[in-house]
Amino acid sequence: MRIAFLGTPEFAVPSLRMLIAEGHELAVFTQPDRPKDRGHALAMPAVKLAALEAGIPVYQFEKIRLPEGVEALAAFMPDLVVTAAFGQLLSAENLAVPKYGTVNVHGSLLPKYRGASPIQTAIIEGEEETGVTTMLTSLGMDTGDILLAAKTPIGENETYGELYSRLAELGAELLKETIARIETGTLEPVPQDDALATRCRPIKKQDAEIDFSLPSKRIHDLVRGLNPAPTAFARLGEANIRIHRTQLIPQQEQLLEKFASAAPGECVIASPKQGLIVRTGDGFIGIAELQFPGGKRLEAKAAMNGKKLLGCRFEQKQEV
RNA sequence: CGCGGGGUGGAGCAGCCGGUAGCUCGUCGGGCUCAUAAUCCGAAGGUUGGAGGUUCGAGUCCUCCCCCCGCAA
Repeated sequence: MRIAFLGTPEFAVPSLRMLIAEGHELAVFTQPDRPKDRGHALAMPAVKLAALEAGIPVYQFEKIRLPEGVEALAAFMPDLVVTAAFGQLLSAENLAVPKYGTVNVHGSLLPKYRGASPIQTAIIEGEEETGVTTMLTSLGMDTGDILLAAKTPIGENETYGELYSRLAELGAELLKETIARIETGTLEPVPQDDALATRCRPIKKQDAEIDFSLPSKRIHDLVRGLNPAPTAFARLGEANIRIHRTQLIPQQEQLLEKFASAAPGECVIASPKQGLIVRTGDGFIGIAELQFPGGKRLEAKAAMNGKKLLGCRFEQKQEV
């Protein structure tokens, strides 16, 4: 098939690679190169790198829904358009181009977690299961009819980054099956049940601040849902301490007895041998990996060699 | 040339107004112990990111370079 692939970050790469391996005739549309990190170097989207590697033509538009983009898409005369974490809205003109329609690969079990951050949000919300869904793209935000879905459990300590990779792979497999069944005409699009739909918004900086007055589990879910990026943090005086990994503590009886009066956010244990343990709303949580301003990420035990945090208390989160 | 922080024994840090480097952990040896992640005694280990400069003398001041980190995007 002639397939136009619209995608941008790593999440879309396994799907693109799959399409390449399947021998489809491809054109890639992705976001423009953007200035990244310090300095001013332009960085190519992951999908562009993968496409160039395979010698596939790449088109980059600020907005593919504008006439220039629509024209370029139409000029390729695709049978099918596939989108995966593209990051741009499509117009009715875009959707009218391919005869088999436009298929999107989404990182959640729709209709749950429509929107920009389905993978992070599923973890942060404490979900024990998630998955990927392929759907027909419509003009709404992830509201199109569902084609296929694949479920997967979320590990207790699984991070956003880990789940992201797994879902990207799972998405590629599901897309493969989806396309095969489109070709054979054995798919029946099922409308989403809007009553069950939930929406997730892009993660904002304030979402990443830890509120130690919450239960330990909620904090743990937030931290792993934001790892490796944008990373949860807590304020200690003027400094923002980034918290990369936390650890739930099974037996808390002794701690409770000893530090019952500690306030949420207080470091009740902070030593090179025992690591860092902080009081939370319903108990205690271990900080396994953290990062001070200007420094690299560190195992908490290593960090405790030079910093004396015992008795220090993380600031109360300021509600905005 | 977007803004800022930092590079000191294996790790994390200290070192004020310049006088050849200190702490915690780890490592190694030994003690205690049924045993130990616990504890005690002792030891090894650093051309202080690199190159110049100022100085009687620089980790500490100046210049340039390299690398790391955060913000912004």
